[in-house]
Amino acid sequence: MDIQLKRGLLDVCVLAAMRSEDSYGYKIIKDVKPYVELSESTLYTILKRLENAKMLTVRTVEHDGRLRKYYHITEDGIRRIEEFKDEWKEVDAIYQFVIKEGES
Amino acid sequence: MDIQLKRGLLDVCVLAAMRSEDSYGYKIIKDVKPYVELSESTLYTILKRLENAKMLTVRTVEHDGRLRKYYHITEDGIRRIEEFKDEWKEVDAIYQFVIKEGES
DNA sequence: GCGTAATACATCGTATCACGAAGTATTGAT
DNA sequence: ATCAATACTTCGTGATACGATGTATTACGC
Repeated sequence: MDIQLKRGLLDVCVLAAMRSEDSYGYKIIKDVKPYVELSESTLYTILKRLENAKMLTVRTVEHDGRLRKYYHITEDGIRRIEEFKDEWKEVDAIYQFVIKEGES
Repeated sequence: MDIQLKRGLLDVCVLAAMRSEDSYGYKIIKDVKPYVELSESTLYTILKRLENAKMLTVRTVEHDGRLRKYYHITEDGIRRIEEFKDEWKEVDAIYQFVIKEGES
């Protein structure tokens, strides 16, 4: 899938993946994999960005003798998802324009 | 609208705008405006990129004593629009994931 | 006649961002 | 013992949207 199309989807995908319960890096990648391919370096960049934007909080937990970072979505993060749903109306309008104008 | 979401839409929008008939910079901006806001600097960057990718050809025409560049979509450009339609199935699946996981 | 908006195209610099590459460290199966 | 899987981190790079700025002409109101 085109890299450019993924942008704008990734952040909100990651947020959605931790919406119902807190999650951690490796799990997020696996959960999202059926929909978008997401490399580790990309994910950790996104998580850092979302943390700076206060859309999630981090908690380090020891799990089987190894440290694991759990990510928890904040109110701002939830609001971001809601905003995204609204923005999607505009995106869909653009899509309609493309398929209408771009008829074969 | 979020910049990131626009990426991947813009190129194909510009191509769609010249699908039914050849167009030029200023007209493309006006035609696309109801759907996406597009600055001149961005458009000319996109047109240059699409030209390099052989998705369009350029023709300079004198119009009211002033030069005007007409852009014509190529076979490759049309193919790009068709590809986009296919990719949209994946994009929609991602959207479904976000609204399902991100339920209030 | 003069200013201003609209038309039309072009260039430069910057900030954002996805990703590959490479690294560290542990657990568990072959 | 070796290798895959789990788990997180850092660095550098290329792509790219956009604001700022510039050039030049036409058209309209005052």
